[in-house]
Amino acid sequence: MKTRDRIMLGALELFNERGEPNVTTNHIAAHLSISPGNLYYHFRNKEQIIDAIFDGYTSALKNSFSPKDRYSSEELLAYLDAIFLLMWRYRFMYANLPDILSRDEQLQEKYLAAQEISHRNIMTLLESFRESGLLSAGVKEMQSLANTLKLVITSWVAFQTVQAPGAKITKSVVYQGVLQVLAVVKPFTTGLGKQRVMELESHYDDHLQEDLV
Amino acid sequence: MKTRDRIMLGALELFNERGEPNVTTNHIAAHLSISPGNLYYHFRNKEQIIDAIFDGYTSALKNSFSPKDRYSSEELLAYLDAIFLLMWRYRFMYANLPDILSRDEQLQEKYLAAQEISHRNIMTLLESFRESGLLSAGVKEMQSLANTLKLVITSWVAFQTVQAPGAKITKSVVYQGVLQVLAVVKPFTTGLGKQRVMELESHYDDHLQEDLV
Amino acid sequence: MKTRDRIMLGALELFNERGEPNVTTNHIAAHLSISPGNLYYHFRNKEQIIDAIFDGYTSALKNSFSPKDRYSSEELLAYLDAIFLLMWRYRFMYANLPDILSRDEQLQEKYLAAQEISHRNIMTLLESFRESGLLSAGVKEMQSLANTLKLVITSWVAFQTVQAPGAKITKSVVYQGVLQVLAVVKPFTTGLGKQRVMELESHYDDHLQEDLV
Amino acid sequence: MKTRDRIMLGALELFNERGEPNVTTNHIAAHLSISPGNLYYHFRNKEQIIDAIFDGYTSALKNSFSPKDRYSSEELLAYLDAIFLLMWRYRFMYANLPDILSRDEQLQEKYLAAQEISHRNIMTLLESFRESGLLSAGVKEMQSLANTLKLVITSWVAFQTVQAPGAKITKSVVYQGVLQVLAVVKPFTTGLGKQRVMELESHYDDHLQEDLV
DNA sequence: GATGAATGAGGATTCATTCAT
DNA sequence: GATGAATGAATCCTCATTCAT
Repeated sequence: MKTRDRIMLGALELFNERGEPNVTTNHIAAHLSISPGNLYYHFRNKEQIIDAIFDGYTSALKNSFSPKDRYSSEELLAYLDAIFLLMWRYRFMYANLPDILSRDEQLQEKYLAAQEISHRNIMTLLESFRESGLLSAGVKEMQSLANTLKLVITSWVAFQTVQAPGAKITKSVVYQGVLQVLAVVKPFTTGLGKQRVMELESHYDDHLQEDLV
Repeated sequence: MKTRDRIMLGALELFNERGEPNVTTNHIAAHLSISPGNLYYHFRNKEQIIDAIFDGYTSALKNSFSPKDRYSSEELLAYLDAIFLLMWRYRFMYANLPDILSRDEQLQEKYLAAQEISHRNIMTLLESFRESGLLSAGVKEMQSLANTLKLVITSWVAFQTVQAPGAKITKSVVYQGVLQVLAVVKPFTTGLGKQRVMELESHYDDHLQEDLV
Repeated sequence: MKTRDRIMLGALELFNERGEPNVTTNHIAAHLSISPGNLYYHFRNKEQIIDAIFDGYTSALKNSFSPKDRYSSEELLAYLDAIFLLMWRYRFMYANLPDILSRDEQLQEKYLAAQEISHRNIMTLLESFRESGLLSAGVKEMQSLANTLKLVITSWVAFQTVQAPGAKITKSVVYQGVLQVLAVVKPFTTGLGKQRVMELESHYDDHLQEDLV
Repeated sequence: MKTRDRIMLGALELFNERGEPNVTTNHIAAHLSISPGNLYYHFRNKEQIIDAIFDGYTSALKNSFSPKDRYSSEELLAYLDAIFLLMWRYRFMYANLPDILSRDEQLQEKYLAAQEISHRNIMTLLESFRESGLLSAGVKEMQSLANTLKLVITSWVAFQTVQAPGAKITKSVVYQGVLQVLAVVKPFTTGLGKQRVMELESHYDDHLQEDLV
């Protein structure tokens, strides 16, 4: 693997583990057994490392989450899993978002762009559900449902981190997040939709014990 | 005002404005035109200042938000306002929660205790709504509704801060938060409840332009 | 007791316990439950407190240790005890002497004057021993014997403190100091003197177990 | 010279000159015209600098002072010189020993280990003297002689520093220390030993005027 | 005599970043 | 590409001392 990529990965790892403010550039270098000078050869500064990590997040968002027209139950399941796993992989960001963004105007803009994408993705998805007769809601309701979903998705991991201090977060926590999302959507589902939701729910209930690798 | 209180207020002000990690004890002292020594005369360290501020938050939570049995529309309105204003006054915390808590074990515990209170308050409130026939939901639904509400309430301010970077947050943002809460509750309301919600909604829609003092 | 005296005693206590550099004027005040302002009402500064304590030491040296012409075994015993107890009571000084004196010229002079007294006392004592036929030594030998004794006496307590870190110093340590002094003197004793020394030695050997109050 | 070594030497110099408590890490850095950051690049903290200096002292003790079986007068002379010069080079330690050790548990242990070495060295030396018929003393006498010697050697420099305040310490002071040691040993010498001692004494008497480089 | 809030210079230490090699 | 020594501003905090009451 290229040094540049190793730095991004190592930094991400440490940021998630200890929180970005507690990870110095020297920590990162030491963690990878490279020199600080080398780190700064590949990145102008710490900000840029975070920026690059964020780009990884954004492109994952773009590539893996552009919603399709139609989802089988299995696909939907995988989709929801993937979203929460994404949040989990970049959880350090959501632990400090206002602070990180306030330091870096460029990132702030990137973040807003990413938000747009997320919002569109969610809306498209909801729309497609409505069209397939799974969901029944007015325009305004759809909007605020989308907002609530964004809130739940982005806050879930940080929120959980804070609830159970030292505890290693397990897959079960991520799954609970999915269940929370389902619970938010449920009141707006049609009979058919409700069935689909319940299928998903029972699936996750079954896997609530598993640990996160 | 006592110096100790001035420190707490000044610190809160700066924390909210610039983010806790960007505010040094010397900044606080300078902001109040007192010496750093004086600041440390009243507080052992920065942690203790945050702790004291948090205690203010907790006691507000305890004193002003123990829910009553029955609410008139006006009361409910005031109640929701007050909650979001509380979040707004202590928004610095929610901007960095995982980081702040990880540094201070004692605070972590206090936080969990405060969470308990919040959760109980919300549950009591929802329960009373159900009993007055405003809400209709099963036990599990009530639980996850409560969770969503907690999430929306605690994340809203931070979330909004991040959406609109430099922009001063206005009362309208807080009001939008209330509307978001109402939207989350709405699907679970009875006909009577739905009416109440719509009254509230129209009230907030009217005030959405106002600025925050 | 007068506040001024309480301060001196409290300070002495803390100095001995924790070492002078680790005791702040606020510690002393808190220890006595008085205000720092009050402490500074009675003493211009920390230096002056040390000075005053030192005066206590000097006057003890002057009053209780001006040697008499003739000593019974019991008296000699009491005398030696008293000297080492004096060292013990003011042990904080000897733990940091060069540093303490370098900060305070006036004290430095007082110290030299006290040294003079000690030296004279020791010489007078040795002289009287020689005259009573207990000791046999030339002038030069007496001088260097006196020097060695001063060294042993003043260094003993500090030296022991350092040997056994946390250990509370007991009377036995002080007694060992006396035995060390006797061992230094012994080679210069006459037959008669040797007998006296051995009497004293056996006395201290018997009490080596006791603890210091 | 390596920066790390320059720091150790510069610190040693300043510690000896002004006393360890009066020398800040910034003083040391300024004295060497390096940045404080650089100093902390090489040492984690002030304690570690002292530790490293102490290691130098210990290794000198180990390497240069393991006693041989037999000493010519010249060798003995050089040996005694060297010991006092060692004390002189690390005199800052003995000026504050209890305080320095109480702050640093690890150093305390190192110190006790070093003490052991010193004690063994002295005992071996005395033993060899006895075997060559220079010394005549019983087991108990040897023990307390060794103790007195340790006391005299370790206290001498500090003791002298305190006697003559501002005065630069000269070689003569160190030589007087050697003479003091000789005076302590003398009463236990045989005729042959006494001769050896007197040779040494006259040697040092001749050099008492010289200044220390 | 006594209080206790207030001062401010100074201390140890950190860390993003640079730069000669 | 890489090293690692070096920088220096900034951080949190201490403590002898002062002063209004």
